[in-house]
Amino acid sequence: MSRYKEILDHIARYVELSDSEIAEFISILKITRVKKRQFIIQPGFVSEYRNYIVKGAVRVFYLDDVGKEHTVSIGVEDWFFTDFSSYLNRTPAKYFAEALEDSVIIQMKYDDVEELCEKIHALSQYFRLFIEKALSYANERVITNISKTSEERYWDYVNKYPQIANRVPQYVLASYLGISAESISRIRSKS
Amino acid sequence: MSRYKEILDHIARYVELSDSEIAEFISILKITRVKKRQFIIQPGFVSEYRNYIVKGAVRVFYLDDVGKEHTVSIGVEDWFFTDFSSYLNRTPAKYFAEALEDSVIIQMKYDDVEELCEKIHALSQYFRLFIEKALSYANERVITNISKTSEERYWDYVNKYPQIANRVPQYVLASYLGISAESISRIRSKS
DNA sequence: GTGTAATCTTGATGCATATCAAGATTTATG
DNA sequence: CATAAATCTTGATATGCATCAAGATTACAC
Repeated sequence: MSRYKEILDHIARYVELSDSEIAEFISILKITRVKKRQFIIQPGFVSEYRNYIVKGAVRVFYLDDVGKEHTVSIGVEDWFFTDFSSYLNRTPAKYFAEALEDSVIIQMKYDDVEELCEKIHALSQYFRLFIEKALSYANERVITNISKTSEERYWDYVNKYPQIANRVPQYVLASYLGISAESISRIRSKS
Repeated sequence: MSRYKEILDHIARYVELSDSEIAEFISILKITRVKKRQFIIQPGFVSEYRNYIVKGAVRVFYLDDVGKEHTVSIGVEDWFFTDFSSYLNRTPAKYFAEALEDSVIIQMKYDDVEELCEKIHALSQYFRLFIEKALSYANERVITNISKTSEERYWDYVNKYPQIANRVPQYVLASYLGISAESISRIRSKS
């Protein structure tokens, strides 16, 4: 069974591709299945792919020098993830990407994406439009992190993404929000 | 005197535009001069433009409910700024953009940019490539904010952007880094 | 199902950094 | 250059949240 439908539907929300463009695009895609707890990106290795989540959940995280995890992103269906800096500059990754569930992802290589974006205007547009949104989210997150208390950040997230909050372990959410796992537990017990 | 050279040079670092494309692009640009402390974006008004800084420095900041400022971005020459969420969705801005120096900016309207990106493949590519970088920076910043101490964040910034650190008031840098102005002062006095 | 690993909880303690306050210094302006 | 405005400094105090520790659940594998 093909799993391209999801990503093609996603693209169709932004731009229209012709049948031949779709065929070309599909030709650069690679479907990969990963088991829960499996790493898709690891520090030291170049993050070769832009990864689209068809099914499942993946988190990208950074392991600091004292061994603490800091979650960069939590992605579920229809999200892209990669170590962007590694992917764009072909330098060794600094982050891990770990499957939080058994997942199906679609992978596309940097060179293939760039080549196709050169060729297919609509595809370039798709990535641009999607990434502009992602940037807008990233900005919001920065502000939330520096302007709100732990408790506010926690409840804001739970209200905004209730399905995700239920789906991922609490310590992952904690490390995404920049709160200790213990504090999250205390925040929850208050309500 | 024309101030288009800067932005055209910037674009040329990413893609190549033909003379007619350049002409078309220039036709949607508007040069604006702003005085120090002047607001370019204000909450409640839609941020109509994508703004490119030709000369000067601009910060985007959020004023929270207790009257504290939180700086979203500090931009100097060759940076874009806007309230992205407002600009993309044509909703009232939540942020201020304030000139930190007398500045020259180039403004382009959302509709004009989108229309031209539809038409000119290379221009769409330019924005995509540039924004991918911005997203990668934004991710780094999130991680830095949640994984490092105030002191580390301060010195990291000063080492990474020494010119900017010298150019903007310390309380702006403080609110960008999520540190109180007093703490920044103490951090500096230690060295 | 039983055992082991993963995750979450609860309490005690400490510290980094915010806040408040007030003065010093630097920068702008007529 | 004089005055005001803006910015930065320094000290005293308070507190939110991390950290450490250890036990309680829940999930998972054989």
